[in-house]
Amino acid sequence: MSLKNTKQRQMILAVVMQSKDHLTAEQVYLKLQENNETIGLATVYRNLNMLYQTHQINRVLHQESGYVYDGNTHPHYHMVCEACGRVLDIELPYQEQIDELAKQQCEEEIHSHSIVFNGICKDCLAKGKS
Amino acid sequence: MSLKNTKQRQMILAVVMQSKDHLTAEQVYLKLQENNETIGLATVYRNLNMLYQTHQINRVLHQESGYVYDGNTHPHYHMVCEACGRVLDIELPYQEQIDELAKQQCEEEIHSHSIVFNGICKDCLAKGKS
DNA sequence: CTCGGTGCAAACGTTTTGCAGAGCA
DNA sequence: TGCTCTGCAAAACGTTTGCACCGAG
Repeated sequence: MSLKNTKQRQMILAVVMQSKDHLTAEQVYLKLQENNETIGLATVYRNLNMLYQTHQINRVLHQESGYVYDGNTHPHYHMVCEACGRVLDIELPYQEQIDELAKQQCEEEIHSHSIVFNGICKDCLAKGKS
Repeated sequence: MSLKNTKQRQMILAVVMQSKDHLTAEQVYLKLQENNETIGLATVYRNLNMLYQTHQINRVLHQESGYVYDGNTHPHYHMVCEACGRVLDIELPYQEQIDELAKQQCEEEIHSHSIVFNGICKDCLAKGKS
C-alpha cells in the first residue's frame, strides 16, 4: 500500500499550500485548469481526501460550500465571514481549559474541540458591509 | 408575508422539540410517518429551514449526516461522538472570553463562536468503544 | 511487471425547486 | 378571496464509485 508520488498529487498539494484562502475541491480543480493542467475532478477529490487522512492538509466543513481545504496544518481555529462566506484562520493557541470545563460538566469522554467564529472579515469591513 | 400555522408545521416542530436526540430531516420525516402523518419530505425540509431561520429551532452541520436539528435554542455547545456519530448537547455557559481573545489577535470583527467537541459518549463508553 | 493512480461517466445521498392543487386567514 | 403552504416528482448540488487504461516504482 505504498503511495505513489504522481504529478497530479504534487500539483493538488501545491495549489492548497500556496493559496492563502481556504478552497473547495471545485476551486482547486479550477485553479489547476487555469494552470493548464488537465486533472479530473474525481482525482482532485480522491487526493484531497488522501492528503487530509495523512494529515498533510486540513479540512473544515462549511455551511454553504461543503468541505474547504487548508494548507495550514498546525492547530488553529477558523472564522467564517457572515458577509462573503470566506473562511479565515484565527491564530489562537489551543484552549485546553475548554476541554477541562466540558469534562467537568458532562459524563462523556472529551478528546478535543474545534471553534468556528462568526463575524465580518477585514475586507468586508473595508467595503462597509458590517 | 404573514406565516400560516399549518398542522404540518406544528407536527414538525413538535417532533424536534420532543426528541432528546438531534435529528436529521429524514429522521423527522420518518418519525412523522410512524405517527401516521403523511407529510412530504420537501415540506419537512421547507419547515425545518423556516423554523431555523426564525430561531425556533437550532441546527448543526454534521460531517456524516448533513444538517441535524435541535429543539434546544438557548446558547450551548455540541459534542460529536467519534464512535457512534451522535450529536449531544454540552451545557456549558457561553464563553465570552474566547471572543475577546480572538478580537485581540485579529483584525476582523468577531460576533460569536460555536464549539464542537470530539469524544466518546456515555453510551459508547459503557459499551467499551473508547 | 505490478499495483496504485487517473479520467470519465454514471451513481449517490441530501437538499432544493417547479408546479398544480389544497387550505388557512 | 388572497396568498401561503403542501405533495409530488424532477432537478440540483457536492461527492463518491466502477471501470478500463496509464504510469510510477
